[in-house]
Amino acid sequence: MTARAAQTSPRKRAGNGAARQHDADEIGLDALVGHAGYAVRRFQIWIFQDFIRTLGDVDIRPTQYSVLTVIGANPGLSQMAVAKRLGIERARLVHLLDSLEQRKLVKRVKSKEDRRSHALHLTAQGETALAKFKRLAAEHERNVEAKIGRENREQLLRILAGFT
Amino acid sequence: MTARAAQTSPRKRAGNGAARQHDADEIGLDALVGHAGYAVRRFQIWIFQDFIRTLGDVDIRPTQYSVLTVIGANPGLSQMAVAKRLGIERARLVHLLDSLEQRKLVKRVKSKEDRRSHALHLTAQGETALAKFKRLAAEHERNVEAKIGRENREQLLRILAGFT
DNA sequence: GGAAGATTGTTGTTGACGACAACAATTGGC
DNA sequence: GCCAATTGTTGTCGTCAACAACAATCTTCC
Repeated sequence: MTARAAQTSPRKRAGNGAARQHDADEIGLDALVGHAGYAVRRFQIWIFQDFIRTLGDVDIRPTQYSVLTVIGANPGLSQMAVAKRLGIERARLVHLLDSLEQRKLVKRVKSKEDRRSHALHLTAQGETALAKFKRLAAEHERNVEAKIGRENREQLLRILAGFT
Repeated sequence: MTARAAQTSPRKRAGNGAARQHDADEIGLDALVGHAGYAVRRFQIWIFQDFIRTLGDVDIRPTQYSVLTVIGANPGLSQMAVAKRLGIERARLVHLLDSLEQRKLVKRVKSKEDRRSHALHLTAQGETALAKFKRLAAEHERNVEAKIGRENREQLLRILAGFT
């Protein structure tokens, strides 16, 4: 509280040269408050941690989930197409797919039309697994709703719809 | 457009086994739409890239800026206090401060009260530099406003205020 | 038809970042 | 005074974005 009051003149070197104890949660952020990026970053960290925790039993991370979802909804896509759509580097997608293919969730099929590219498909096992992942992801989404409120979550989705 | 229509039954394997060309931006996201985490992640990437670009001339990244800001507003803090306040690992903060100290923006002063800890201060050079960084950060914030709109940015800050 | 340039998947490197574990120095509880 | 906790530091590991280079293949252009 005293710290919060003291910040009315944040530039000055606080007068008391001898250190005063800051009680950890009364440390001012000054200019950081009012920066959208800072709030978004902290929120994104929280939301990813909850996602990873909620899907911990099935060992699926957010990026893996996004890849599986896009392939499931658009079978036959090339790696480039998936990478572009999700904003992932194609170099990075290689490792992601290596992992998912080892786990028999995804298969790379040589494309007949363009022999450079691979057509991506879910395996049968991948289809049923994804269904389970989606149920868990929905549970995670309910956690988000519980954290920030139903109304706020919907406004958030509306505001950021352009980035999806 | 055709792809968007086809997604009304997204589960099915799209009928046409032979690959159909997806025109890159008509690829469906299926369950990803409606996930707050995905939108937030994409937005966070955009916002950080703009921050890094806008402060490219002074070579300051978002995390460095947050550290400088907190130290500037609360001189004399220990490394633990800064790390806790910003949600940074204290191990990570060591490297951040090494870099900032090399650039003569921050100094670590041995604390008299607790000889384990360091009191963190901006150098004179650091103070003037931070003032410049704040001007550039404000410019970045105006870019955010231009991207999502003034109203939406304010709602976003309000919704996520609890995470700062 | 064939050379030149672009695209696709792959491998590798770099650096920022979060998480975790261990350690020495120091502090504080008892 | 002794034992537990804290602080800064070092190190490792894994995720992730950004590049660069490469072989195979496709496309364009002459």
